[in-house]
Amino acid sequence: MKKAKLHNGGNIPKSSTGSRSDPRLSNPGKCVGVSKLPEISCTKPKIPSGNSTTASPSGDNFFLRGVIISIIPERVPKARVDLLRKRIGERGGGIVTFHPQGALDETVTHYVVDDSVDAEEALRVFLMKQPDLEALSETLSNVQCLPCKWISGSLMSRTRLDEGGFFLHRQLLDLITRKMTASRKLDCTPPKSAFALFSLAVLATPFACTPKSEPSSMLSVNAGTGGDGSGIKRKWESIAEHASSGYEDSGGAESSDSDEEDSDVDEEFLARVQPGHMPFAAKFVCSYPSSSGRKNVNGHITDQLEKLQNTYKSTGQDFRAMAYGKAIGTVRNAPRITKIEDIKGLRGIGSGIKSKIIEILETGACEKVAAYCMDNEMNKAIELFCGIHGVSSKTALKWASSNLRTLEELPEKVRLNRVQQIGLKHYHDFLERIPRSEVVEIESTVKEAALRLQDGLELITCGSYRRGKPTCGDVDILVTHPDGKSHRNIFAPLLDSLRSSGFITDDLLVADEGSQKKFLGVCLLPNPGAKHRRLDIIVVPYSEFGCALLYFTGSAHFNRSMRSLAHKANMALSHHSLNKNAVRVGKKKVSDGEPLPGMITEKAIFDYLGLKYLEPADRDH
DNA sequence: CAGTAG
DNA sequence: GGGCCTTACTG
DNA sequence: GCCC
Repeated sequence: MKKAKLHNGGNIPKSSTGSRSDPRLSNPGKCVGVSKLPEISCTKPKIPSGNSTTASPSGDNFFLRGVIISIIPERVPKARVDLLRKRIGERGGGIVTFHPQGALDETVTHYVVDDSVDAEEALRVFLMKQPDLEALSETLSNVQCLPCKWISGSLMSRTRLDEGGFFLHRQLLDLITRKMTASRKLDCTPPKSAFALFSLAVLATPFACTPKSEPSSMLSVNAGTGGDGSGIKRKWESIAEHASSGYEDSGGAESSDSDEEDSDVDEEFLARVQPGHMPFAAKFVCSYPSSSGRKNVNGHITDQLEKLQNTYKSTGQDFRAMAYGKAIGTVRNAPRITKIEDIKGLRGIGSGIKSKIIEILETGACEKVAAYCMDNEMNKAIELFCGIHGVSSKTALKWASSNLRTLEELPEKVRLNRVQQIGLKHYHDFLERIPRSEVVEIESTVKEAALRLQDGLELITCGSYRRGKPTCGDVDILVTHPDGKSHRNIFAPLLDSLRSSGFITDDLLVADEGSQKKFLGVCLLPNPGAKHRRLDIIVVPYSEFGCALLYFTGSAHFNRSMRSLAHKANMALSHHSLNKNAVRVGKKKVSDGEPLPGMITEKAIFDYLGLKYLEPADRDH
């Protein structure tokens, strides 16, 4: 048996290099990963006249060379425009003034609009200059239309940020395509494109920031039941439901009225809508419910794939293992697969896994499994060692390579760190699943001790328990206090209390600094024959409750998906916060962005990302 | 920094 | 050809 | 191994 949890351990980060900047725009200055946010000096610059050049992270002070920018001044404060013009010039870029009327300037390579401008509004502006959609489409396909944060981020990082990371341009082109399609066939309803979904989902986004109005209704969140949320029915809600239902690739199956004029939509409302979320929602598992509860009718297939996944994981091929994980999730979620057509269009299944599935369908087995997941001594030892908490592929391989084969010989022949010693001590207990009934007992024990210390504390058991699984690998208990401060002084006393009663038997990790405090350790119920169980206790400030709850409820795969989605929308999601205006270059973060206030319920986060709320049980991907 | 974890 | 989630601890 |  292996650890069920997905993690990304041992992946050596690839050195992040260049950009995928538009090849049409000649740009000799390469985008280079920026390791640190360079401070932007106000007194700085002036163009160095040939002699000494100040160093920059990119090694190129003129990273905007070849770029001709036109700032569309609508909504951008004049002072800001002037400042940007100056800075752009200092970095080798050209600037042309944007005149609302008159033809489009053909020398322009980049149009920059205010961050709050969405595709609709940008289109309106462009249409004033070029009323012909077809011609406009042609023109815009040769340039970039980007939010202001692209240029400010570029200037800040002294690197030309990858245009591909900003979606406005794609949305704009998509919008134009839609309009063209719509005007061509006036008589029928437009097809439901990915972008149509996007519009709907975005409109459905209340963009809450209505936190204070949220009473402690969320406190009804409780073990097992899950589901917070304001319960306020909005007129968009039904639309949103419509928009993000079912599988991906269901596009075209049904039509919607997405294309109707939204002139009745409040401008200010639109302005709050962040461009850039949902066109890709279908590609993320967090946008639709898992098949929780339903039986996996493709077990014969997932069994084989899981063997490969495990082997890849224990040999350190984590990304490959992860790819199998995604495919397994898709197959498990799908209706019974009996023929090739059944896997057509399923996400995460490419040529490699597809051929294996076909083989399983035809022969009932997969050669690769027999050949690669060999039951030899080495593999068995690696698998055995990977079962130790604190040991993963690297260490397991190292030990197995030096001819170690059993748990017993480990303490004498290798140096175990503290965590591994505890992991070894409870090796067999930790591999046992925990029945829900026992999770409840553990929860009660912790809850009782906590409430003795402080009234009004909220304790919620997350993890697979909250997702409704019949058994759990560990117990994750999240602790907070609605008054925003009474969570502060309970962490250490709570642990002391639980230790002194003999409930907590080991500490794997105690982190008492930072806004969130966490204990990862081991507990034991005072029952005959009780097993040692993995227990995590996390204390968080109320302001971070939503993000923490979301995170510790998982699943791991679901979390990754949601974070990817946020990332694509120029946001950043962590167990602390959902940030907007997060700027990244490749995988590197240039700016954290700003945490959004009010994300104290899970629903607020789903809403802000334009996703339909999913119950914990539906996040079991 | 690599390794492991949530 | 590169990203594939993100933050945090240990040694 | 998948996807862009």
